[in-house]
Amino acid sequence: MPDQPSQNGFMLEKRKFTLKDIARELNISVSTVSRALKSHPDIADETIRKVKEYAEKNQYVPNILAVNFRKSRTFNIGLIVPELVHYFFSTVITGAIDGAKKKGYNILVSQSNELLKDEIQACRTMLTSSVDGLLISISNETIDGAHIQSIIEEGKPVVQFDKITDTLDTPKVIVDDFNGAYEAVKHLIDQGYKKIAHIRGRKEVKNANERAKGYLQALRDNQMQEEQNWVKICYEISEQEGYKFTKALMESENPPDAIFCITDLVALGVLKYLKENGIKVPQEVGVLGFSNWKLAEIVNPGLSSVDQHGYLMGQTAVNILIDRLEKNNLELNETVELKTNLVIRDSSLRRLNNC
Amino acid sequence: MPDQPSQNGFMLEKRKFTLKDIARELNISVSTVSRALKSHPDIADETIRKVKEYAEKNQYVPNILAVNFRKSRTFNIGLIVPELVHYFFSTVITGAIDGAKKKGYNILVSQSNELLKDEIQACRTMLTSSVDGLLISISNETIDGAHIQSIIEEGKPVVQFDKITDTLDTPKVIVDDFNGAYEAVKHLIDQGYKKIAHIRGRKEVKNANERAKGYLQALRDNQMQEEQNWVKICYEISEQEGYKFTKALMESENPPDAIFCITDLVALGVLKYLKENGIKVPQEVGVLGFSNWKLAEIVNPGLSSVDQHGYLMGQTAVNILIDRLEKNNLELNETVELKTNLVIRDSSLRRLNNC
DNA sequence: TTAAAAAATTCAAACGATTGCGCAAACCAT
DNA sequence: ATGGTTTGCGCAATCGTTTGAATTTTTTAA
Repeated sequence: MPDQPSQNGFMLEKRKFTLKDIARELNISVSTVSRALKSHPDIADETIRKVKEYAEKNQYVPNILAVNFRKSRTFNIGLIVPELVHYFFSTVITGAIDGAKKKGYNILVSQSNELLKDEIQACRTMLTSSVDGLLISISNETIDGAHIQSIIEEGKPVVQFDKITDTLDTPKVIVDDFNGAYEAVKHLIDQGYKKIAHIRGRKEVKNANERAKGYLQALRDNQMQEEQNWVKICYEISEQEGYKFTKALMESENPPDAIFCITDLVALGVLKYLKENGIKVPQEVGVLGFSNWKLAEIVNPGLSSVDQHGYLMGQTAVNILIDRLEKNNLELNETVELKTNLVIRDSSLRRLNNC
Repeated sequence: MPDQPSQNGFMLEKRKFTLKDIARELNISVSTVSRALKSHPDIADETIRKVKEYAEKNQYVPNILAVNFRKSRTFNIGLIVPELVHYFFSTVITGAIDGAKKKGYNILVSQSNELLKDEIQACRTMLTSSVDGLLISISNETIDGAHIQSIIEEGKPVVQFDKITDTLDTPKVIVDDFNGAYEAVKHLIDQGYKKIAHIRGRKEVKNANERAKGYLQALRDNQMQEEQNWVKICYEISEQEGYKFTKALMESENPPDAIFCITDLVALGVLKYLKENGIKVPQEVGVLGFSNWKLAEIVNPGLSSVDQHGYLMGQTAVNILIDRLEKNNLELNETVELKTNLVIRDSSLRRLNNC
């Protein structure tokens, strides 16, 4: 019989080279081989050398499935985001992947589409499929997170990031939304804008509340005018809503001269409306976004925005998770708050000082 | 001793409920339990009922690690892309994840950063870590793909998508770049543009060549002027390069009146230059991109572009892979070519007819 | 020389599910 | 009643690695 070609034309997975093969050849026991490969102190140096040499020569690779089974560990980490096709989350994922790779873990990605039911489903898959732990940014619909709690109860550590809920006692990595917003609004004030509006997110979403708080605080600390009507609430967080609310704002009796947006996408809609209506940015109206998407630098005029360091967030979250996994490290469920970084571009630069 | 709290405060993973537990309780053998849960015909209906009922009541879940080990299968699929933070690839990944989920698989994501060495590294991780198969879009640096070949030789099926190499005999899912480009250029011609330039990608990259071919063919089929100088080659595929080449083009003796770009990002740079120099789009110069990124609809003027159906591509690729995995389906390494879809926006709409 | 200590190795039992094969009991037909 | 078939279930091996404990071999010290 030739070299194992199967009927269907595929080569069968070639018979794996195992510890047993090494043991047989070297006339020692499997356990010695196993220990030798790990340079266990019980094993004689000479034996270790022989085993490693032979293993190397035959390109021995441990059967990862057997190891995982034995150790009750995969080296996979689940990662659930609300949306994958999203600049910020893409950068977070990239950070998580890179961070995981460094420590020999893989990242298994899933998304909730901002839907609770999809999030629950994703959690279930993660649970039954083999991940050692979970990184999650919850959906807008998620409130209590019982489904996440059940993962924790199964003994798998969970780390929340970005969009979190305080009802779950886990480590958290978040952006300092309050200060990010505060500094952004402060910058607008410094640029001479007097009537600053805010297009914000839903009240059920923590990040949105923090940003709104930062906005308000900056106004108050600087004795700026506050207006109920200058605060608009997005439900979809879309370009369209940005457009719609800007129209409402600009057509009102007392239109603002600057708009601070919950996110860049919304700011895009704002810019679009202003441009279409011949309102000059930043001279007549200043615009400021949040997240510093790629498009912020590409759009015209360049959109000032608050950078959230997504890559760092992904890395940080995964590192905390792996610490839990490996060292049972227990700085009791710390919350890491990442500083933001205000990126100033043309959309908010009135350059009062330049004249 | 209380309920297994470990010293460090964590609950130990709660002792798993196994087949053995069911067997003991019901006074039958483990093998019978195993078969009963799968409704094996050898097992009496009554026994099946009892077992399933008891398993249900105690929330039995099979130890996936044991199953995987036994079957030499994880239900994970590796996915390697050149860049994760990239609109097109994000949509592909989303499609792959959704497609995989439907069939009970998970997607394990990695990226090559367009670097051969990172790609090789990612392949190695995929190999040693547990994936049943691999979806890959190769990096710009990859030529022969020996590292991918070795995965195939390990018995793990590979499906290539988008950026592929023909040196590997695998199923492939690609975009019909030629026709996409052809139709795009045809559209420019129909709009009355006479002098159409092309900012293309490197000659080593197949997609770039196909698009360039489509561009040329469209010109020839319509007896349009061809100019060596109107074809520029990007190495980085960045906005900056788009800007740079547009400057060169427009400052040349014989500037074009339309520019067809290898991708939307480049087109952005083109738009930027034109805008900064007061050249009207689409009246004076038409612009057309490729990929239909989110930003194409957001930018001003709206950027006409060729949509590549990334989501569909991800789904298709993962389905082909799973077919291999499950049915040993063997329509010998077919190549699926997905049709593109020209999305016309303002940047190419001269509206000759409207007058 | 001998007993104890140390070093090196082997034994064997896990981990949990799957599966080929065998065995017994029940059923059927002649 | 006898032989043969069907039905239902259990035995035991297996996947490859790890690991506590037992065993053998070597070294050391008295």
